[in-house]
Order: sequence, then C-alpha cells, then structure tokens
Amino acid sequence: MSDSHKIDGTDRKILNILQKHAKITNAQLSKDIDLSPAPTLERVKKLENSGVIESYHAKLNSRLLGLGVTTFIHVKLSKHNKANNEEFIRKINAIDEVVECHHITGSSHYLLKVVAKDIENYQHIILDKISEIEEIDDLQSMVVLSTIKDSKAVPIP
Amino acid sequence: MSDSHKIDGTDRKILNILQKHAKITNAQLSKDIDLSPAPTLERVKKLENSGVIESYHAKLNSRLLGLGVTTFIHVKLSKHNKANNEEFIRKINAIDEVVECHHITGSSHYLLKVVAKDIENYQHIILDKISEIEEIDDLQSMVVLSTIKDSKAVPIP
DNA sequence: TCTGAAACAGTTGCAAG
DNA sequence: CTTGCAACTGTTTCAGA
Repeated sequence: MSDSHKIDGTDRKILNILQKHAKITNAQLSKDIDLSPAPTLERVKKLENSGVIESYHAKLNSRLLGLGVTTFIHVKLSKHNKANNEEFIRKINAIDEVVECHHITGSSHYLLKVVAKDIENYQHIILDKISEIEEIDDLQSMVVLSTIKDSKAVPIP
Repeated sequence: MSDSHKIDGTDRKILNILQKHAKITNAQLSKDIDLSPAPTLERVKKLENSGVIESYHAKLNSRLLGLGVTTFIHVKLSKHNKANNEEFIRKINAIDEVVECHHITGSSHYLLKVVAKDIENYQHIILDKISEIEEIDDLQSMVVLSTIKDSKAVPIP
C-alpha cells in the first residue's frame, strides 16, 4: 500500500479516466488507452495496491437528497497548542455534517465544509454541535450560493 | 435523470455504502442491506437514473502523485456584475489545477481549491494562470497544512 | 511487458411463489 | 419482496511471443 510507483503515460491515462468515470469496465478502459484487457487490469491493480488509487466513491446529488445548504466555516481555536488541536480534531471527526476539515495557514486555523438540509438545520449544527466544542474561539461562516466547479479530478503532473 | 425519488431506509443504506465503497459488488451490497440481489440492483439503477447517484470517482493519493501543495484561495472580483462573473467562471473552468470553485457569501466572492506539485508550481499557477484573469481584483491564499477530514460522504437526511 | 484464448465470477432478466 | 435459474457480460489467469 505504499510502494514507490513509477507512473508512466499509460498509468496517467488510466488515472485520468478513473478519476472521472470509476465505473468503466476493464474492457472499455483497455480500449480507451489502446491496450489489451490483461495488462490494463494489471496496471489498475498495481495502482490500487501501491495506494495511488485510494478508494472509489459515488457522488450524490445534494439537492435531490434535500441537502440545500453547503457552507465553509473558518475556525479559530482559543489556544493553538497540540492538546487543543487533537481534541478539536477528535470532536470534528464525530460530526457527520462536517464533510471536510483542513488545517490551514493564515488568520483562521481550520477550514470546515458543512452540509445541511436547510438553514434551520444548519443553525442547529452550528449551535448544538460545532459551537459546543470548547476549544473553539471564533467561527466565521460563508454560505455557498452555487458551486461552479467540483472536478473530482486532480491534475496529474 | 430528474425523477422525484422517494428515498426510504433501504435506499439510504445503499447510498451510504456506495458513497464510501463504490466498487462493492451487487451481491455483497445486497447482503449488507439484507435484501436479495435482484431488488438491490433495481434500486441502485433507479437511484442512478433519477440522478440521486450522479457519478463514480476514483480518489487518488495526491502525495504519491507528487502533488504536495493544496490551497484555498479567496477571490474578489473587480466588479461583481453578471458579465464579469460569467467571464470569470469561463476562465476558471479552463484551469485544471483549480479543482473546486464555489460562489460564496461574505467579503470575498469566490472560494477556490487549487492543487499543485510544489510551491514553485503553485506560484506559476497563481501568477501565470489565475492572476491573468482580469476580472479579479484581489486574491488571498490559504495553504493547507494537512487535511483532517475528507469524508466523501454527505449526511443523508 | 503484451497478446489471445480459455476458465471463472458476477450481473442481469425472468418466472413462479 | 423472495428464490432459483438461465444467459450474458466482464474479469482473471496463463502460456507463449
């Protein structure tokens, strides 16, 4: 799961296709990259085993699920020391509505992405779940009006 | 692709599994939700056709690909009118290294997520690609030190 | 490392309960 | 919905180049 892997042009093609269409059959993938099925499959397995491909996920439509509110929240901790950070991380991991949490440079310490049903539900998450974390000093919310781009595909060097 | 779909407890189980492990076989999925394969498959197809499941993606390991720098950038446009927004969106969509772009409330107008090989490469993207967009008035970068959580799974109401 | 073919596993559709 | 069973499609292995 942590092999140093030489990624050639063919691997790059495979990765770019699988980032966008993970459900492609090996037969079709092999055609798209001009290779026969056997070595194609072998390359995919190698990329999975080396950890380059971490996992596969279904992308759901938030609107159709009734999840109308997405926000980013800048979080500042009261004390930015090791113990406080670890405690904050532990508590954030337990909140399902927090779908992302990044430790960042700059005046805020963390950036969260939160998904909620509606504004009332969002208020509930903020007041009863996130604000309950005592290590937090300050929160600043940004509501997502629309998502212009969410490519799910990283630029492979 | 836009059917209004009644999502019951069984559908919710299916969606929660597919969000996290899209490569599960229908046989295994049916066992996990205590249903036989035939109706399980039918439900998955219905969720795909109604648009609740939008797509399937492979998650890649950025570090192993040599993508060491991830940043969020607050963007302010010079004039926040329709023409400027559309032009900005068009240009942002053409930059592969910008993996996300959200229109947000608050003092900045957009929030971008950018993935780069290293700091030099990041500087190149900022100076030669993003700053070249003339509709932009101001940029403020936040470098991601570490990603604590990236669940790829939305909380289904 | 690839090709081609053979063997295998999983999916999909259908009928009956 | 379940079970059971075909037919099909796609996967996986393997000898040979």
